[in-house]
Amino acid sequence: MIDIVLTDDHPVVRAGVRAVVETEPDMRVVRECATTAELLRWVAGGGRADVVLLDLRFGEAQRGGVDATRDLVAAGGPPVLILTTYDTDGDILAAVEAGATGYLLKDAPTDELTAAIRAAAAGEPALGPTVQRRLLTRLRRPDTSLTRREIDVLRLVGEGGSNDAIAARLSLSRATVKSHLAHIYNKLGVQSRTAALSAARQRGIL
Amino acid sequence: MIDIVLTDDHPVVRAGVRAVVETEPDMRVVRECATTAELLRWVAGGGRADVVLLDLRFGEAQRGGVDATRDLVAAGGPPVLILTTYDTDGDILAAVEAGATGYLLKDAPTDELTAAIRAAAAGEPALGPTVQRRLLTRLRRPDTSLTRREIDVLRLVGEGGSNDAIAARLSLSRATVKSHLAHIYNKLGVQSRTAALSAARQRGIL
DNA sequence: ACCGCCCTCCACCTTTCGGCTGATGGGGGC
DNA sequence: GCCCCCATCAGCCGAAAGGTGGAGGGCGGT
Repeated sequence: MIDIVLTDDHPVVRAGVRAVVETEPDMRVVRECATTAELLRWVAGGGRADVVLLDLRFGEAQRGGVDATRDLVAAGGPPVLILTTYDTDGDILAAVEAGATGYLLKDAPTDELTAAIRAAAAGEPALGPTVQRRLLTRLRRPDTSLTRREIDVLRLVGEGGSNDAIAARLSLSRATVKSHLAHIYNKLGVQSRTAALSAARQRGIL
Repeated sequence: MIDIVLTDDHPVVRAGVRAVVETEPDMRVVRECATTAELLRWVAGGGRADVVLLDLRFGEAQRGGVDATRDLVAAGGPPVLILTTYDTDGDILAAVEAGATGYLLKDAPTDELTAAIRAAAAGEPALGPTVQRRLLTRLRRPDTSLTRREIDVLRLVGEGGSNDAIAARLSLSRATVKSHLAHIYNKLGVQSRTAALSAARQRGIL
């Protein structure tokens, strides 16, 4: 019997996963949590399970699921299977780097979900088809990656800052900001800040 | 008995809503659809229901739910209750303008969902609390709204186009594009195209 | 008929941005 | 030890964008 902890801030999704799981004879939901804090408390309090089903974003908290995953893995908890609607490169990579065993999108058919749960419970990786495709295309084009500093700059560009403003915010000279931007333009194959933003968003950076 | 048609591309969400609905004695799901096309075919083929539960976005199609709502309302179909994860001004307004009877977020508790279904089935408006708050704040600040043309321009700015490129794409003179942008900056209280993009995204335009 | 809003366009000027060609120092790999 | 990448900075130039101050036509409301 596979014991599952279900953590999602959407009651409807929790009910859905529970309904799907209950049609399988070899798995059951032993606990539902609406927040990552509740999940972590439950685990810390001695809760045991074979797999944690976890959403990535909770309300306004964009990285709640990633942080919780890191905590669970660090504490030697059960394998984590991410179940979310977001399929950008950044989300997927962040989850995998945090130690997630699997990554599934909410639009996956139910048999894919149960298969992923069985795989995750056995400690095997369980990546949805869409997720696998994204990872592969990223591997085929590794030059898209920006350095930490470049991402810092690009993020501030996305908030509407001028080169001067960005320089001030990062305690740099304007020349350095321009230099970073020039590198960004080169890597993304564009020639303006707005085009860079567009390209970066399209590729899941930011 | 309230007959419900359930339209969502997420199998898990469909299972969840079905599970919630089946705990209520006075309502039932008479049909599940994974796409708006399937829903429209079913209705055109004589399918009858008291309320349509509809997601807004289907896969890559951003406005699938809005278009379907328009079609259903135009055809005199059953009231439409939007059930979605997206809570930006633009999404909500588009749905309401298309004729949706209600708008609920997927993170709503289950009793809110059943209450909204009953209201929608009776033809009464059914807006979730978060949605109501958004509409009120928008009413308090109506000056945030951009004209059609301004949104056209801003969208192309978001794709990284220069003023010249935008002018060419919209068959305008560069002066007109600059004029639209000047108005946009004024309305949003910014002074650069990237800052305008940032502000527009934050307020759910685009 | 008038007013207001939207869309279109023009000219002039200042600021900013992007392209180019550099330079320096630190860290990691071979 | 050497080389490459990253991060930092500089100056110069042309192009683009933003600010100002207009103008005219269309359309809807009062």
